[in-house]
Amino acid sequence: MVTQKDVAKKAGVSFITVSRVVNNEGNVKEETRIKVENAIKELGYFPSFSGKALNSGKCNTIAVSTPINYDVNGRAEYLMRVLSGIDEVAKSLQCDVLLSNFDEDDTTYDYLRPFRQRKVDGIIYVGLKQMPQIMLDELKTFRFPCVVIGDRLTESSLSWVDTDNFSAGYNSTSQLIQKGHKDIVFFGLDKNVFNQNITHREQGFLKAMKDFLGKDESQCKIIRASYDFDSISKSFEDFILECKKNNSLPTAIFSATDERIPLMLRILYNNNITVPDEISIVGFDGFLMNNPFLNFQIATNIQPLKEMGQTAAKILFERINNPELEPTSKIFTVPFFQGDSIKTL
Amino acid sequence: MVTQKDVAKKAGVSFITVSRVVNNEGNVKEETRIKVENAIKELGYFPSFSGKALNSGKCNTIAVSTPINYDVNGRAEYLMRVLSGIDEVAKSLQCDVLLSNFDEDDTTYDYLRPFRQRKVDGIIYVGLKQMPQIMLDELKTFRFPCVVIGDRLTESSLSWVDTDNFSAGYNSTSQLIQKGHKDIVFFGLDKNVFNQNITHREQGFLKAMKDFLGKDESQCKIIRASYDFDSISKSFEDFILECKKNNSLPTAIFSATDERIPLMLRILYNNNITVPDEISIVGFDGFLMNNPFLNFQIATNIQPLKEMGQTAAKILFERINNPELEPTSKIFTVPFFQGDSIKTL
DNA sequence: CTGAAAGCGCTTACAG
DNA sequence: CTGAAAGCGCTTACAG
Repeated sequence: MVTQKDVAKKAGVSFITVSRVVNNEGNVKEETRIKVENAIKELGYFPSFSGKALNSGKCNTIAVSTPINYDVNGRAEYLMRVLSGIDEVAKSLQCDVLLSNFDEDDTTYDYLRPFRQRKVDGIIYVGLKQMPQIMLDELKTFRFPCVVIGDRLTESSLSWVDTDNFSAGYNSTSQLIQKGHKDIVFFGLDKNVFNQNITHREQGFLKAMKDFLGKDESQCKIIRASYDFDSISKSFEDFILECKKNNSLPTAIFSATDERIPLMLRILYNNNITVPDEISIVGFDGFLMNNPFLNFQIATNIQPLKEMGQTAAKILFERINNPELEPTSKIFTVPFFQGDSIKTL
Repeated sequence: MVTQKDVAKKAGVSFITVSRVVNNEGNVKEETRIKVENAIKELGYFPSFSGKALNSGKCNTIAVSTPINYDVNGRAEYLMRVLSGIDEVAKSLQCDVLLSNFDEDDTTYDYLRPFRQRKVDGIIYVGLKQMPQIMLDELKTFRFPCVVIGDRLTESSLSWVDTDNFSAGYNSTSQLIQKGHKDIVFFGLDKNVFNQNITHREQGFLKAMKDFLGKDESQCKIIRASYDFDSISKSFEDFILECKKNNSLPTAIFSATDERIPLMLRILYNNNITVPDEISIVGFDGFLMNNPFLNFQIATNIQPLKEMGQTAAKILFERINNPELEPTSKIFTVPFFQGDSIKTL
């Protein structure tokens, strides 16, 4: 490996001067600089990162720590979009990204390990559920540079970036109501699979139903399913069958996530129910945009994932460069996308 | 930051003994070991990576270097699956993965930068097209530890992992022929968008047509399109229209990639052509498996992406641990998946 | 079984 | 404008 010493020898200067040239420090005679630069080129010298990291305490790398499985389609897509935003900012600051994946069910996993090892200057956590309390406490106590994406932390002692799920839920529902819909069903998550974001969407839905239609929670129909195919399929099929039996099909369905809409469409199709003529649909996430299998666009709420990644990275780097900085947070508005799946009644 | 010195002080030993305990070196009195371990726990000591890296020359990190855009769906999926295999192996060896993305059109980009900086011990390159010759030359000359995925290099001086596209193309075509198909069209790539893998699939197709049906290249129908929506759409639509005019619909189509099949299905549907009754379809990649929008499975060739990632990582780590090792390569068989999209004539 | 010395590649004061 | 010294956190011989 070529070191500053080798370059120094070749250029006939001390290695300190080489360091000066490499770091563009100035205070180097033009002639000397050229000599050194030539030696660097000839020898193909590249500054070693660990030497520098050791005495600067900075490693110009951040970790994206996530339990999101690379193999699962919808999830991986979420991660990749966030990552593309993070990567863009990191690159602009000449930083690298360590992608650190772990099994959420592994309770012994140390989320902060890469930081503890000083392999990274800070961490962006992209989770499905909340980080364990013990980690949150530690982050807080030791003021580790960390930004959480997609999980609004109640503690103001940590930085996070999230979307305004409540308003988006409220807004989507009022859009439906404005178009004449009154009989709207929310397709939410099973009570035992807690997800704060989806809960907020549901709360937004309920609030709009109350505000605009005067309906209490007890008067609102909510169906529920877990994340898996079978659960979604069973839950929605049962619901549709019941509706047909009672001749009580709602005019619109607000699905808590886009992920389950393909299945819903299949079930509706099998039951000869047309979208949006007989039933309108609104989703959430923006994962079905321009899907080649659809010849119309599903109305949805498009999460600004790339922007969230960018912002999280910016917050993190500011914090890294200024350890005194207090934690900050940012809530993103989720733009509503009209699509072709809502009928005006 | 807590260092070995701090631990040593607390435990009343020298920092060298601490190093011994941390690295499980043995030659430490049980009593001393316990004292040190307690001090480590109390202080929350974690070995710093850069100190270790500096004198071992190893950093326990590998880079996955790729021009694949995180935002583009089919591509990102390919990357993620490969990555999941790489990650699994890296994790088992207590290594981290640096995900290094770059713009393929940026000719000044230095693919090997993370390695030159000694930020990683080696690189796995996951590309769309071949690495620039200048990089290949450099890898060869300096014997950098690097494994290329998805690009069969002619130079035996580099390690790579690839799939046997020719055999898979040959095999798929013969499956069609065995089922009674004679009039088979290959939907390949525009001549100006060279992609070695897809070319091999096409060559496999041609060979099977020759071997089993005695058809020369000139007697085989091949349609072509680029990667983009418009090109695929126009090319396939024109073809179908022409077939209808001449009443010459083939009995089967072999699409070079699964990525374009959704569009093909849409166009066939619009033209009232049913799959597989009127036309059979075979794809390539395995990206449409269990797609919620399809109520049948498309026959395809499933690239073993995860396994490829695993193997690439294994090859890389072996090479890192033994620099004398000669480059190796592995060609994966692409299993054929029957699906429901082929009619027996 | 334990510790003092030297060094990995680099930078940060300090001296000249 | 340039260099000798000290040190970042660690490990690898070597001595005892």
